[in-house]
Amino acid sequence: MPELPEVETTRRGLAPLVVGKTIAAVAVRERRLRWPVQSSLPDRLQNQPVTALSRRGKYLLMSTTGGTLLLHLGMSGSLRYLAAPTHPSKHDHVDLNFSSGEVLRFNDPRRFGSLHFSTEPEQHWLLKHMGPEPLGPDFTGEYLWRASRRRRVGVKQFLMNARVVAGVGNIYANESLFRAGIHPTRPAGRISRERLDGLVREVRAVLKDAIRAGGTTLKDFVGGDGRPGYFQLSLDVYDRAGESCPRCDKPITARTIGQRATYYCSSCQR
DNA sequence: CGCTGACCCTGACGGC
DNA sequence: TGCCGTCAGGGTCAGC
Repeated sequence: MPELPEVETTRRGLAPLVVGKTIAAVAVRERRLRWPVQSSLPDRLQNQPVTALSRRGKYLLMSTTGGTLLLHLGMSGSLRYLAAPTHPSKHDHVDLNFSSGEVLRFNDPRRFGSLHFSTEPEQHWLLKHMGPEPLGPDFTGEYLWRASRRRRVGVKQFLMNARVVAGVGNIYANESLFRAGIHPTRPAGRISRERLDGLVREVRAVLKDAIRAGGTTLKDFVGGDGRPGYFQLSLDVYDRAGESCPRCDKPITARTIGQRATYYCSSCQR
């Protein structure tokens, strides 16, 4: 569900609500997430004031005076901010209880999400080898060109590798390759510098467009403010198998590449 | 080292 | 209506 624009939407919605508040207690009802939740995590966060809410790739980083909570939403995770605590329902795995009485609740049916505590988040094993931020200054055509030489893997899988660039997920990999006119299975190392410049431009543009639209709501994504995104209305190829290409009118192709649903126009993308 | 496929888990949906 | 197979936006890891 959540890719970078959805995580960023969540971050922007929640930041004004949690920064400056103090975590009174953490309730972990289900430890079996993507990685088992450290049993020390509640103690490490208890009584800590939240100083910032930031993002690295698809990870949310909640900074406190005593350390940082790394939170990943996985495929089905979501955060809801409750002014008044309600009885937790199914898949409500973790609550951050603030001293103000408000609650930040983590719900995740598939349990692919995760929570970690770290005093040095940038050095944490989950973040340490992560590539540049796609919206940051280090993600350039020059960088992508250097990183891709001699790589035979298809450019879509290459783009979705977090070591190459952080947080480009399936929807936006499909969309940016369409916009750039590049076929998803083309070997990454056999794309010209000029075309990689274009790809970088389109990755950035599609992510920015999606953030501006409040993310993509395919099923049930809502941001920190509880509102859905509407970027799904702007998707050119994702989930549009058989529909006509917005540029050439030929039908959109759907196939599985590397276990992920892939959509493209075989005429416009080469 | 690079790449492929298996795997983690629940829920929704379509076909019969 | 119910059962069953398939698929889903995440990521890591073993093994070749």
